Amino acid sequence: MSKGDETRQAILHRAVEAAYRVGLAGLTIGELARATGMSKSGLYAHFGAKESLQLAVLDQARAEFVDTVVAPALRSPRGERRLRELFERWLGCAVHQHPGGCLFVKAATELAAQAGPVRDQLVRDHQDLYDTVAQVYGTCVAESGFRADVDPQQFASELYGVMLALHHAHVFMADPRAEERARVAFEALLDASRTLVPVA
Amino acid sequence: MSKGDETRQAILHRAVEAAYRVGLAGLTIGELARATGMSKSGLYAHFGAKESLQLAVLDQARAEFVDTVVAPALRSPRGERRLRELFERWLGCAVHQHPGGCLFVKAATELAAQAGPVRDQLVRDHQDLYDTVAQVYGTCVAESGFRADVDPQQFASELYGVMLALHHAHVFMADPRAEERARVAFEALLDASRTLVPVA
DNA sequence: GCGAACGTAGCACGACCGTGCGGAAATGGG
DNA sequence: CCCATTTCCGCACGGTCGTGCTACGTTCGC
Repeated sequence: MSKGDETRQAILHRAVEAAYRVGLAGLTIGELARATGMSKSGLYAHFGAKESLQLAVLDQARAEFVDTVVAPALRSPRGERRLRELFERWLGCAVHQHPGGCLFVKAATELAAQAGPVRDQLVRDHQDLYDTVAQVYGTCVAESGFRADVDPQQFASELYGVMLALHHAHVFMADPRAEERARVAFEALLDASRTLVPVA
Repeated sequence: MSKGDETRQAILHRAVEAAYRVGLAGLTIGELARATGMSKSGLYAHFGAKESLQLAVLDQARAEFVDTVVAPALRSPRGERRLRELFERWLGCAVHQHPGGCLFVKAATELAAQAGPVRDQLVRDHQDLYDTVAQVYGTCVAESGFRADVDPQQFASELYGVMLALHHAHVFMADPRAEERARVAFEALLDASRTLVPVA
């Protein structure tokens, strides 16, 4: 790896760190230059445009999320164990690894109003995550007796809702019971995904 | 109402409209001046600081939300009917009345990282909403046979998760099935809140 | 009808933004 | 060790931001 790639990597590391704090749109060349000890133009030479920087940051962050959350879960045994592993790692990532908030959630609300390649990439990333959750749910149907008559995408949507509520309560409201509430909601989701019968 | 109050009201109207598009932090004096046809300084004289403007916008938006969503629901008969009315009006507000996204959701993610009076006010507003939902759930326990052994705040948290997932899917992902998914999730939440018995 | 209070505009400020160019400095293959 | 290439910095530009000050026009109580 040449010197250029090396510093580029160092910049990206700091940039992801900063983006978790201030969001993708909140990233500024000046603040990033200060954090890396470089000049604005020197740093700028590595990316050419702010949009390229944002895309690079998004790539890096996605790779890290896949490495620490998705991939280990997919190595767990199929079925409920895998789903639980995914949830636990996701939750740990949101609450402990990045207590200041999730980069993807911030970016999604920031970029909702403004079209462009960054937004397009972020939408694709979210779709990938939805698909992954839906696929893992599929293994639960096959291995753990989960209901086959619910749309896996509906399950993915509801699980994502649980994570968003967690994020909101934890990051914004500073609610100490946020994590516990997310666990309760997750268990309720699992209960509803097994076959139940009303009392009457 | 004097001339000053009149224009102040007109400015606030435009400001709320703009804030629903670009968020609270995204509000700029210049753009607002352009939208109202005033000069920056002329407009500025009405608020004295950007923070005051943001607080005023928040007040106005909260009043509108209470008028169109919360108050009509609280006029409905206690119990499940009231809860459904609240959900339907909330959903209509999120999807049809403000298709560009919810001001409060945007503001919550924007202000999560930075403390201050605006953030404090927004946190209080969210707590009020949680409390309202929890209280309406309470009437469902009394009137509609909902489970008394679940924390109403837990129900509020899960309902808010459904709304956040709706917002995300609708505004950001442009998913046409977002509204339907929210309805399905809401019904599942209601089913789980009645007494159920596992098959085994 | 006059004078004070009010409402609004013009203009300027310092700060920071993203972006570019030209040249100095460091690097690394031969 | 030398020289071509890469890497980085200094400096500057135009633009927008929030914020003030001063002055002009308007409104309205007395």
